[in-house]
Amino acid sequence: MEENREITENSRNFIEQEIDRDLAEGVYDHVQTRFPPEPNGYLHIGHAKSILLNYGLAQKYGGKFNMRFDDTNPTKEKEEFVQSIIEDVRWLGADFEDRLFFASNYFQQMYECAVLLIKKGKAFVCDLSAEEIKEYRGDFKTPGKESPYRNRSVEENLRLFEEMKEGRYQDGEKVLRARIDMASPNINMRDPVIYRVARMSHHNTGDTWCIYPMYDFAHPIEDAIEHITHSICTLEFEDHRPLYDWVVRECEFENPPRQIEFAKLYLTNVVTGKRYIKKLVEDGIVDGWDDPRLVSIAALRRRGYTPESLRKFVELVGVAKANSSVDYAMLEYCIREDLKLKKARMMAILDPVKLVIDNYPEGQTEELVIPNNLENEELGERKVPFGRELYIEREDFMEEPPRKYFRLFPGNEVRLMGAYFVTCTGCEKDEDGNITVVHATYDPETKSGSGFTGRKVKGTIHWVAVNTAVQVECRLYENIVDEEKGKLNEDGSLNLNPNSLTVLKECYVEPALADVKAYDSFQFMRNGYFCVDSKDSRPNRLVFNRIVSLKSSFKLNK
RNA sequence: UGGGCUAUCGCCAAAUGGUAAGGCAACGGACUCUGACUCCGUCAUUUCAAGGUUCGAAUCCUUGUAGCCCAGCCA
Repeated sequence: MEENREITENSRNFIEQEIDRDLAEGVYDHVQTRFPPEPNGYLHIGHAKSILLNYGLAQKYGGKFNMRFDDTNPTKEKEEFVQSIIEDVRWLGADFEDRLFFASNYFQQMYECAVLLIKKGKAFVCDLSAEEIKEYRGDFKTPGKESPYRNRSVEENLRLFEEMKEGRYQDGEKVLRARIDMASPNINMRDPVIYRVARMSHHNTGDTWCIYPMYDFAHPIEDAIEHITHSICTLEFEDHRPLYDWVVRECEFENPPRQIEFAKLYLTNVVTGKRYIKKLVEDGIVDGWDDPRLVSIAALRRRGYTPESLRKFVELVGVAKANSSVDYAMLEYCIREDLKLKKARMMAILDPVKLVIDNYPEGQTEELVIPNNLENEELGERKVPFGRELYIEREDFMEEPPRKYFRLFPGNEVRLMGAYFVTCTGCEKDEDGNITVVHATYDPETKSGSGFTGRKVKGTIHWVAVNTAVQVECRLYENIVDEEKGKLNEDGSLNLNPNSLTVLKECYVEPALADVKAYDSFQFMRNGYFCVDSKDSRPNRLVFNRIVSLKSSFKLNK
């Protein structure tokens, strides 16, 4: 936390510098931001950047942060998405209090703005078809041609626009256009369409309207109505800024908002972008919008990412205008960082092999007390049953160890975490040569906490007692896109990783984990961070999703 | 192709004419009841390139180069 504060105090990102200047020059006397998604899909990690950026700025400057749905196109929007978006924004901790708005609630004001523009001779009703408008628009090197309807009288425009509103025309028959400059080098300024007819029911306004404003016209008005000061959006809208400014000026708003653009977040190894996530969902390649292999907010939550970890991530990533792609490892670092002092470190065996302690009395059991997290005493301790037969990780025993292998091999002594020193005496194998049981003897004097200092061991391994172990199913997730950059192929297809999901059925965990809550997360020694999956949990069969592996500097394959 | 924007370590990213922060990753080493964590150390004589201005340039000027965005009645 401290180092973060240093970063934010010592240097300001470019948006903060702009705001500082606006405040210093008296352009604004407050700061008001907003997050304005269109409800046409689930939010992903990229949106988290925008949400937290806008919310953070409001916080930092003692201003307000609004939640607003930019629902001006009834053909694409659904109520389902409204709910999921609200849930995700709240979960992230971006508090919009009671300021939940819908652009569709401003339709009347937008209509009045359009009428004002018509009266000022700044807008006209155009009868050209979509194709014709496209033709007349020209292209990058050719200036556009003016529409033959461009010089209709104010009275005629007013009458026609009123008729559009009354539903006298079919979709596409007429549009309202801003009257700006068909020769502008900025194509957005070539008499853009600002209202279209769409005889369709809207998720919020129902059948009240059959004309709907376009983004370029609606957005600045929405911002102005809410007294937004800084309208923060992504880079692709830079070319729209002149139009944004034109709209707020011509509609005569006082203290108009100002648009500032920043670079979107891209992450290596994953697909961001609603379009592609949507395709994965629709093609059934993933289970849904919250499939843990995705980076939607819902997926990250289900996988065990905390709001704190995402806030930290966004803060570390920073804000700039250069397109960039952040290393996925940074995201993983943030969740490790958040969880390591906050969550218990438990024992789980993902790939079990039996360890029998031959000199431990048959039938005897005992309860050992083990601290939940050595670095954080507040997390307390728990009781873990111990016995003669244990499960240990298959990779923690090798009959013929490589150099520098500190774990179990014949003749070697290791510590069982929280329990005793054991010395390996050998193993049993089946007819195929697979190891079925490992044998060892223990030294009662070496019990954990007894203060024994007679000798030291190089290795410590984790274990679970056979007779009290709880069987669980573990799912190990890789990113859905392979390491090949997380980018699309040239033909637009995705580099899917066929091993993105591994399901381990025979895993064992400590009994303490039998009654964990949904979405709770844990550190499993040497097995990384796991989260309980609420979706698939059933009374006698827990499902754990792996969040991220621990770093390990010892590679068995070397 | 006209317009807009961007370029600083493998990846993010500061530096606002005064002599290249920080984080991630990586690599050494110490510590360790897990090889994790923690701790210590290493990691840009150079900022896309080439010229120029200046006592001094990542920052200013010139000319290039590369990448991204724009020709929806999507947002």
